[in-house]
Amino acid sequence: MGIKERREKAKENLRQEIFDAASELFAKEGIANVSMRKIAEKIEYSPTTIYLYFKDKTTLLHEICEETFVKLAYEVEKIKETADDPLEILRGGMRAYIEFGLKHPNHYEVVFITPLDSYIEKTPNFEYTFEDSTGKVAFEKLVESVVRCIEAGAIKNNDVELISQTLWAGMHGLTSLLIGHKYFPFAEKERLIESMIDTMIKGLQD
Amino acid sequence: MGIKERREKAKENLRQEIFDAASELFAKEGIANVSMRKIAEKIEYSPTTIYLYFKDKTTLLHEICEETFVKLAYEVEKIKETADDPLEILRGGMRAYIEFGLKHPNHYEVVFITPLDSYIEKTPNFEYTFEDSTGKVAFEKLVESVVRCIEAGAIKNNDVELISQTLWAGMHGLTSLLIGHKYFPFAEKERLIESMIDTMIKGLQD
DNA sequence: GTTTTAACTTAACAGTGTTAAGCATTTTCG
DNA sequence: CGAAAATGCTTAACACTGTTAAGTTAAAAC
Repeated sequence: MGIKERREKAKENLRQEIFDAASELFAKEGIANVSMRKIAEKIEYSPTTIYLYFKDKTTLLHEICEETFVKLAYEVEKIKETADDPLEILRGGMRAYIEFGLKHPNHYEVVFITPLDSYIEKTPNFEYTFEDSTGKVAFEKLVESVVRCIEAGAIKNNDVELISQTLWAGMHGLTSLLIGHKYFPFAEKERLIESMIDTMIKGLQD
Repeated sequence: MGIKERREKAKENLRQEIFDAASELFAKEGIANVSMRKIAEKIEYSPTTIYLYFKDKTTLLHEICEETFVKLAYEVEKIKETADDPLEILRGGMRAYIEFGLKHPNHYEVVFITPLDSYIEKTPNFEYTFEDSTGKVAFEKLVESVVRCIEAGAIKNNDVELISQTLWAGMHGLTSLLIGHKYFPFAEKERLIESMIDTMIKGLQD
């Protein structure tokens, strides 16, 4: 049945249109300046139409962010080819993470800065879980890098999860501060990134 | 003129009433569940009355947070008396910071997690600046501790601001992740705090 | 050609922060 | 004392927000 397919495709088209419009608006204006009505206006449909394709605003935003975070996972993966030294790869991955966050501040904000918990508690059927998110894929690549470093004896043989989470917290701390507190008199960005990576890596060596 | 004084006192009383009501509501329910109308209901005045005493919601919330952060500065200061070793004092200060954030998650969220920049850009006359906030006092105590460590040769003699900001980012990263992502399968809290502090301190040694 | 279904819209609900205008009550001053 | 001014608070409204229930229109199915 070709007709049914075409109709489904048309439906997918509108879904994609909504997605793209929201994505662009969101990347440009940030979460605070994106409303369902604005998205609707952009695609010239009524606001309620969006709900025929996306469960709610939060879900739509997270779907948009998922798409972006695929790139992070890709970029972290790509680092592996640039060096042989596992420690250098870990360094590169950390740098890629931080720079990714600074490059996509709005996406980073939604995924990692905005506390999800309050939303989860309110909407029991929220389908988003970290367990099957792209964020987890990226995180697993970090864990992998850590494992390689331990195997090579480059960092201390401690609890892998603990080390990975500590590294993540360090990276996230710098990224989120630089995104959210632009008016704080920070030291130069490049030096801060360098300092954070160096400090953490050195701190994890025997 | 005793009459004028009494009237000013009465006015201060209502201001304090509003402040206390908002403070309690905010600490209990979090920023997402505090509205001007809810505060008004609690003190049994009309919502607009609040605006006679506070410029807007953001200002009110920041004033509340300021009060709380005085305690952080105090607690970090107190650490100095518990040890002689400057490195131990720095450690204690870092621990105090993280635990303070976990103890007052809503306050921490408003001050450090929620990006202020978008608000600042929208309201040009926003009187809050980090420069004269209690947050800065607390931060300066961290810087002080770092200076002491450098003087004692306990950590490397590098740019103090850079080191302090790196430390802050590390502390903030862990604190904000633990506050905002309770559903992430983190390692045990105590171990994570220990790991973060140890890693950073060790990373800053020669 | 009638019925069913799909796609979309209109209207509305319940809430948000915030402001302008109005109403008493109290204080000030002629 | 009585008119004028100022204080303290409220009512009503604006301009938004996310979201849902009900209604409309057009295409597909039988």
